[in-house]
Amino acid sequence: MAVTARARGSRSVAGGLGHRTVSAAVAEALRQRILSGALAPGFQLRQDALAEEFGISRIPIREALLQLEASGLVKIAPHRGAVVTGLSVEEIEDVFQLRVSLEPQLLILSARHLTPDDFSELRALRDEYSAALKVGTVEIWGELNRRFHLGLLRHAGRPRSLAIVAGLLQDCDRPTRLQLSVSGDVARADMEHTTILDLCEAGEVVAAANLLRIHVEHAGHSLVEIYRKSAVVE
Amino acid sequence: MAVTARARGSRSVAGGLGHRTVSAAVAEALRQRILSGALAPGFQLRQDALAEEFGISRIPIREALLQLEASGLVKIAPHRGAVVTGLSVEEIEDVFQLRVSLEPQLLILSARHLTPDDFSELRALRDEYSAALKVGTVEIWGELNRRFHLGLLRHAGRPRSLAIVAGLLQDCDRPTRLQLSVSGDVARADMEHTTILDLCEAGEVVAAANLLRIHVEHAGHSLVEIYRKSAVVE
DNA sequence: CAGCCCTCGATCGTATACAATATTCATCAA
DNA sequence: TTGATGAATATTGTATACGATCGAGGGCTG
Repeated sequence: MAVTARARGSRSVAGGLGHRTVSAAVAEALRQRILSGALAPGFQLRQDALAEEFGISRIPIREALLQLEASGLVKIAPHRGAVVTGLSVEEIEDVFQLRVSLEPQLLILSARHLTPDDFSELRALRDEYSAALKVGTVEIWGELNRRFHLGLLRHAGRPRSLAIVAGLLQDCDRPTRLQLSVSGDVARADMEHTTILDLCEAGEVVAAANLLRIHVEHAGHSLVEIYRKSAVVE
Repeated sequence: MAVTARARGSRSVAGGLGHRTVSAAVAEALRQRILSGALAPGFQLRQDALAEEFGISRIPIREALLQLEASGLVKIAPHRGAVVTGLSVEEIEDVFQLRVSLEPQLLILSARHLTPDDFSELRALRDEYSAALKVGTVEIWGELNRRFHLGLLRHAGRPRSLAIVAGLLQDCDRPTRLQLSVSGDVARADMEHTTILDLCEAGEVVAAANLLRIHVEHAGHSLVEIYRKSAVVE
């Protein structure tokens, strides 16, 4: 029962990054595992096992799980532990419908305030993203897509709305990975991102917002289609 | 949460609230204090003091604070403790703008599926609400208003959207109390609630949604006006 | 006198230990 | 065989104890 940090555990979580507390570091590590698919929906997260693996006690594990529950990544039942959550088809449709309702509106507010620096950063993101797609490294696609969309809306001046959209994008992440690896919409998404950027830079904010709406609508429809066909596990 | 257990055996002073865990009970207690205004924005929540007051250790206090941070009621800074959050004018405008964007859309989806039981429940809520307003017991108004609006949208079949709206309504709660006790919009809100119900029951869903939009818009504008005039503390 | 550093107290974060609850599985009766 | 029942085990929830970090205030240095 001694500490026995194995090779993994010895990689001190606390020293890993600019994280100020162990619980925050654990939360981040688990978040990445869930978003990357390493922890599938339905998986039971046992506190003891995680504590031993990270080489720490259960207290920061518990607090990390609470933070993850706040993000909707796990569901905690009293005395029954935490389980990785998954989205039903209805919830996925809902999430995309919300994005369709919110993102174009925010883009109209934000587009005019995008600076040249913003544009170069967004183009860099798009390049990195399309490069990742060509190589097939789908793992980081969700993160890049999220940062791209949030970057577009950065200057909308609506903090609460942005927080909500950030959550929606995170929840799109896992299912969307599935869509990209299956369907052939990769080139389309890439081109749409480029066009949206061009329209914003040209001041055509309404056109950009419309394209963004179509972009999200298409992704949602395509993803739901795939889910329906692949007889997703419940 | 839907917890129905009774706190048996447990002799702890804090356990007497009918929650399954102490941390959940503390979270609920603190939530009510914050929403009722007993804990003003900016107030520092010290773990030791809360633990002593509830007669428990700091562990469940910490977990309760994490749950409150998830709801956005407090902000936790590492090694610096938790502080009750307040909404800036921009955030209030954002919250109401979001409600304007979401609630009418959801009402259109939900209205046709409202059952006679739903209507009687909603009318009861409205009666209770207007009665509370006449007596001046503003404390429970936020809760009643929240349940009324959520009840209207109950059958939209959009779980994520409803969760978001629930959060928005909660954040409207504290500021709205201010509005009601200051302005004379009480009768107007009551009448609008009634008319919305009538329109839904008559099948005039589009008209109901429009009125709901105006209802929320008015509440938002009125509240922002008050905040601007009263030189709110930052 | 101003500014930096260091010590100290207060508060928070985490580890260990114990209590409470859920789940499992063997047992037994119909 | 099947279903219920109750002890044994596994897992979570909470208390206590210890270590780490932040902020304030005093002394030293220029």
